[in-house]
Amino acid sequence: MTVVTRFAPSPTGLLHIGGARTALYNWLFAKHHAEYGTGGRFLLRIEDTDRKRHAEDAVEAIYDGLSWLGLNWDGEAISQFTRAERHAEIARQLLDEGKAYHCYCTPEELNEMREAARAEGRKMMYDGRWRDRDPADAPAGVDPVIRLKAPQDGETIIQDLVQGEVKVDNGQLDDMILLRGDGTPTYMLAVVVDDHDMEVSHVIRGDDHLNNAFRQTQIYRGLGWDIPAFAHIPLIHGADGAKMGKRHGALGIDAYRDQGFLPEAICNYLLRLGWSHGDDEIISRDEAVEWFSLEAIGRGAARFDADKLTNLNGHYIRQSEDSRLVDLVIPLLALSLKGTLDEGAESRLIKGMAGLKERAKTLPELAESAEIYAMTRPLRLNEKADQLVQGVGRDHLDSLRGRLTDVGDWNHEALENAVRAYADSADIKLGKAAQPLRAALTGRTVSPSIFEVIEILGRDEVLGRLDDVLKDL
RNA sequence: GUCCCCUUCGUCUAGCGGCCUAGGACAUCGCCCUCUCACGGCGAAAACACGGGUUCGAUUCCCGUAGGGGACGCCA
Repeated sequence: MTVVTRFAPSPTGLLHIGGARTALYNWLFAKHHAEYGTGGRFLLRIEDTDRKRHAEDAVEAIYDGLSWLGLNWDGEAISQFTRAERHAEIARQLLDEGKAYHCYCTPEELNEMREAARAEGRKMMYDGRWRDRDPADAPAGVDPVIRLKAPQDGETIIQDLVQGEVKVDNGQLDDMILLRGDGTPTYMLAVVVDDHDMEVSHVIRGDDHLNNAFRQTQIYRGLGWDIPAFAHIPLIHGADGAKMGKRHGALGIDAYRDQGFLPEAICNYLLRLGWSHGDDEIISRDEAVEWFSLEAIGRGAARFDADKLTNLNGHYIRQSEDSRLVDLVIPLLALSLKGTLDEGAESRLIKGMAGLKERAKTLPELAESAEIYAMTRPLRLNEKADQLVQGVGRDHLDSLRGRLTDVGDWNHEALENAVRAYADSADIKLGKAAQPLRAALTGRTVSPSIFEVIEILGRDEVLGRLDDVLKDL
């Protein structure tokens, strides 16, 4: 039997971090079974039953976010809204079979029921007043809703692949609305019908849906359909332990992209947030597909930890192809340098990326450090760098300029030897010579190996930058 | 309020009755490497929420308590 999973976001906002993890787990589970089992498919369904809450750009954000993360879905994304007629048909079928009924309650009546329940400290639910009432009593001018005639005794049990066996007293569940007064389906009906029609075998979603699983189970039973396997994964909380709400870093996935995180870092982080494979931390996409299983998902909610994500991001940056990083960094440089990239910038970036990426944890950080290869002369030195080229620093630079001019083979070994020779002759530590050089050539006190920088910058640029500084003083 | 779920270092977690003087990772703090900063290496500090059981033996199983979270819409 082939495994079919689905990611079913509602297009109300953006694809946030929790949704991304849910999508990732669904994708991995399907892929795992496609490659190591008897087949697997990952589907995408937009839950836009309520047109009021449908936003086209939100749908685009979901597509973009999933694509960026590399979570491709099989076939076309399905819009739940387009299936409304099918949903209504099922509701009517249930009605005909006597498993559902018309309810003519007004919103006001429902509100009273809720208030009363609250006052008595009971769970707020519909009292079933139209369940067995004669349809002839129907008031005129009220469009009835269709409610499920849910079982009133016994209990409903679900076997959750993450949470284990979970049961609830049927007395705790009321007769839910299947079809609204205007004939449109509710979420509860739509998910069941769609999951069934799409042949979804495993429903993997946030455990805020755990309670819904009971009600959906009742609908499946009423219809006589097979119930899919459920796997309710714990929610992700903010760093302060509170729910990841709009106020708590529930940023869209695009915000993480803008902050300079790589998709593979985010996926690796999200994978480990709530799932584990022994002590493994760095897990490639292929390993994830091979190892992923529902049993290894933790049951407690996890807090989002930006530090760990950042650390992982640094790892993936170091591992990235230099050319990819150059492509990612150039637009950022164009922005920070206001469009004035030095003409040799790109080729220097390619040569220098290996040394640069070793030191960055995010793309903006990488771009900032890469400025040293893209800036046009004369450089503006920051405060600390400026201090280094004053006084004795300046004297060393003066001498160093001559030493560098004499270097024949312009490569970092030869350059380092020249500077070391100078330091020896001046009886100073290498750092006393290297730091002023770094300051003058990069405008800052931190950079990759200064000899590597000198080599990449090239003789003309180096002597030019040195002269800029020496002339200024 | 009612129902459901959860509970190992600050954080993510390993652990599926004895291998645990509880392991790893991030973060923190030392030291080393060193032209700066990173990387890397070595080391330190840091946890089984509490109380009862079950058992020869509980971090692991059961029951309470406390704490946290979620759900209670003609939203999804």
